[in-house]
Amino acid sequence: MLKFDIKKRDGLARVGVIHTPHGDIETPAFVGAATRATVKALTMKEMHELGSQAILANTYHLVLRPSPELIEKAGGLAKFSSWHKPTFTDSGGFQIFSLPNVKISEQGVKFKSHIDGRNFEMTPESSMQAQWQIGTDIHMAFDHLAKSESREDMEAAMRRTHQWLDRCVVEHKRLEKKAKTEQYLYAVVQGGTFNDLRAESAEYCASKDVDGFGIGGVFTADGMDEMLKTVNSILPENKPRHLLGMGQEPIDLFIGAEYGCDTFDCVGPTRMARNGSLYTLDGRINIKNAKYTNDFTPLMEDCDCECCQNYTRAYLHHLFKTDEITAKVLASIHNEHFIVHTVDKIRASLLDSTFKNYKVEFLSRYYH
RNA sequence: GCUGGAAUCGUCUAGUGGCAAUGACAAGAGACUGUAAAUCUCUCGCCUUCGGGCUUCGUAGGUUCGAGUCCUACUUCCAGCA
Repeated sequence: MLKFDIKKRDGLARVGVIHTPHGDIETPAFVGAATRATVKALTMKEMHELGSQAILANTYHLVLRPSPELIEKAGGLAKFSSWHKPTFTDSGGFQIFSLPNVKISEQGVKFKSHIDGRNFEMTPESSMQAQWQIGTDIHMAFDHLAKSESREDMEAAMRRTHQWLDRCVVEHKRLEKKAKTEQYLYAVVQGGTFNDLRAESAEYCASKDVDGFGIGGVFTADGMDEMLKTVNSILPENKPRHLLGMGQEPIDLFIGAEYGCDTFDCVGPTRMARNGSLYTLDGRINIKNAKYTNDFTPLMEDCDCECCQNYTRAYLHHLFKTDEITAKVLASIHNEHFIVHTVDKIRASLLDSTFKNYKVEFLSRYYH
């Protein structure tokens, strides 16, 4: 069983430590999105230095390339990628369901590789097997994503996710018995925007022998707080909860932490960075805008990342306008640092009971 | 000096009688949430009450209902020959 210690509680919010074979994660924490076993534009050393505690890779992408077998041969994701800290994998469900022409059945999902059209099939069992081979510390159950936001589709997706969860648990246990390493399984809560479905899903997941929970299919919207309140009031307190895919907008992190989520992952920070949209305490700015041509101030005051400590907005603007690779590197360092540290500060503020103030202060300035 | 060829939006470029005029780049702005995303979208002669109006394809004339496109002269550039 994955060890999770809670140090402090404040309503549904909690500060804790997830103990994994590759080290501890102080929570709440932002987990970097390393979809293809790399955080785009960044080296693992840079990720480490900017303060990242964990990364999340994607089973779908790694099944296509280079294959779970190869990563297993390399000694697992941590060794393969030289990230010697905790690792997560997403099951691949989310990606597969976003592909065209997927054939979904009780058994699993048939799809074509977006790279070369090869036929693949992924089932709850094969996702578990792949994640064990990839060798991450924490695996997500293979879930089913609704094809629309309608109640009918959401409910169908949730039921399928629950059926598949049972199979994921069985397969996980089977693989666990013959494994040399310890790896853990999170169930995934579905239910869309319907709180009764969310409650049902949370209850179902809570009843299973899993190590933690992913909360999937969440979008920023009014009602996210209510939804999380519903779900996290039901999920057992002593197991960690991961809010899947959320973290591009700081408000999501505040709400997520406030209502009991422990970890987050999101492609937003690095994608925004590559596209020139950079976080500051006063909101995101587009560094490519002409007004930064002569701005010789740091991207953000009071930021101790490598980018802000050494370079100006004018320089970043120049790197982006000339399409230099370094533009994306420095921007990614900053954005990833910004989000990681925002969550770090949320954790610190929960510990010293200043969360409410920090939240109001941060959000009122950020969203001016 | 002679003989050819060429001059089109910031740049390169399409266009051989119906054209505010092609494409790319540049420029300006926007989007992005479990990454088919170093991607995508919009604007890009001037004005507009969004119907349209006005002025444009080296310069000046001409032919034609109509000219970026045809003719003449001039200017500049390129190539070849002197």
